[in-house]
Amino acid sequence: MAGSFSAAGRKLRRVQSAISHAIQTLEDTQGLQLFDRSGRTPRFTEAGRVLATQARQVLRQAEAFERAAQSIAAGLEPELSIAVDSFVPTGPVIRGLANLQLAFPDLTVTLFTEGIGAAERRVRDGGATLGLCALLPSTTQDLQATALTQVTLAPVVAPTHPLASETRPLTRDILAEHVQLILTDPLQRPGPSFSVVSPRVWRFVDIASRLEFLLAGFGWGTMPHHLVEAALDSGRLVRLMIDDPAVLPGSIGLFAIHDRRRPLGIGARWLLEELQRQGWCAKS
Amino acid sequence: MAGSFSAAGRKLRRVQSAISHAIQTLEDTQGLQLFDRSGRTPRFTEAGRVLATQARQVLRQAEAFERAAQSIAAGLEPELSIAVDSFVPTGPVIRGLANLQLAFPDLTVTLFTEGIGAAERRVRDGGATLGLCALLPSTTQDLQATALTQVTLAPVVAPTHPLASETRPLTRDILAEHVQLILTDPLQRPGPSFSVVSPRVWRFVDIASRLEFLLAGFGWGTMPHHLVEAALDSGRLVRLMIDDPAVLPGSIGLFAIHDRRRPLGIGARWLLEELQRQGWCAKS
DNA sequence: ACGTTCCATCTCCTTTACAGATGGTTTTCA
DNA sequence: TGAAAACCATCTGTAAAGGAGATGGAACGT
Repeated sequence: MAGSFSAAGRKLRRVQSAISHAIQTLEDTQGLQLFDRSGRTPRFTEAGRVLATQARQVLRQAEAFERAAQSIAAGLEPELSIAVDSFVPTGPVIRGLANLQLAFPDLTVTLFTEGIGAAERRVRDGGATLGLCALLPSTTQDLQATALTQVTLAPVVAPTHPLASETRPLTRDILAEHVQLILTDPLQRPGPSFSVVSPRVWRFVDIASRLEFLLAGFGWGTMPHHLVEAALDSGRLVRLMIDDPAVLPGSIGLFAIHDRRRPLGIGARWLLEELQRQGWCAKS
Repeated sequence: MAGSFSAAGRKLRRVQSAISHAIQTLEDTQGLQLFDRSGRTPRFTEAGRVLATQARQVLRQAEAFERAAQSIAAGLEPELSIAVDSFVPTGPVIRGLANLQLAFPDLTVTLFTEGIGAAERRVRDGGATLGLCALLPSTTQDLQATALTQVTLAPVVAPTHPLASETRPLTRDILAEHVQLILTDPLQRPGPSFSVVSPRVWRFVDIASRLEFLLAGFGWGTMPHHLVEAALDSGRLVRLMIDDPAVLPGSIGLFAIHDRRRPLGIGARWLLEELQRQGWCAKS
């Protein structure tokens, strides 16, 4: 590394005997020859070379610990836990988190991605600091919400489904004749949900499996546009033309929420601004 | 962790004051409150909880260091470096290495995968302990070779190539009319190589790019059968029927080689047996 | 109310880490 | 070839750190 024990001592501001002695005790405790001392200047043995890189790994970890401690002491929140509802576009979130790690490499980030409604619940019960979700009309006072973007919704159905070849204008009554596939909060009491039109609904927690059922033609439902764009382009799904916003809203707001009683830390505020900077122009 | 400082002390066979003092000095040096001492028993602060997991990471690394040192002290070679020629089937190698890591988790393994001839060269100059390669007839005394399997060779050509529609029996003379794509050792003097038939050869170091050129119909060449099986099945390549083994050998032996002067370590011997246990029945 | 369990703090002792000095060996250079 | 320089091992003494043990006060359970 430094070429000689003496040079190492100069580098570390220690006398040569300290280096020599430290290495000897290390060799003794591990029962290994780490240096070949036959020459003028000690040379790594193979074991020494391999273990030195291992030791450097330990040091790197220890330094990471110190940096994290210093960052926390300097005011950074120790941990930032984020809950994301599953239909939030992942692209901007991933980019935002990547930039967050660049800006705060010592910040421990925890991420929950779960079904609909879970993000809000986690923020409410303190399990997560920041939530990214669509806001149901249950807005209460203890949650602070910041608008991020609008997700355009597309009512879709498989081309094999009767609704795809329906010629009449799609009124609420016609839609009600068919099974509607909806997202549901598993913990919420199954009651009259938002924008539920059909009396016969199939409930899904996972948006991906709902998409599977839509593709298979089991019913109709509204999907975030960015998730079905490819399927629409390739014809595996067709869009239902519903003009009446009273039946189905054309878009839904995406918000970052957090508990008002617990002010956001430095990292959380930075991420919030970063997420607003992100272009949320859909795509993945 | 243990519920209280006293309990932690009992677990670590230390008196309670030692624990208490150690944690206090840690808190002082980092300038952080790690425990909330307001209650009867100290409770982690958020910073303490996060930093504790970080500290456990450091400990895991340190334990890995100790285990590696002990393994070496017990006789395991400090490092096992393996050089593999690029056309050796990767499947059995990957399986063998995975099992090696299970059997010897503390063994540092280094892998080189390079063009033809590189494995033998690395073993020769000491850069690698073990080499997996086909043996050219340059077998010398200082290399010990262990047979692993035979790789069947398939002379192939793109279906668009004139040779694909050749009706005459494929003699050496007919083959010689076309460009032959061969693998070559970049450091070897370009001389009369093994099983080179055509006077016009295109030389490749990388077997993957040679396959590209074969698929594009630039010439003919012999490929390991397992690498072109899919292309043959789908008709993107056709096999040339050459019966004369004097023109082209039907298969080539695959060997593990090492330097006789440096006896193999425990891990290397284990891997060698493991590789012989592997079914080398091609596929990937 | 009393015993138990917990923590913080103090003192004392052992171990460890390091500095400084010494002697021996190899390399370098005149 | 011979002196200077650089290197290492080893010894001794000292400062710092780590841990043991004792003590006192607070919280908890019975």
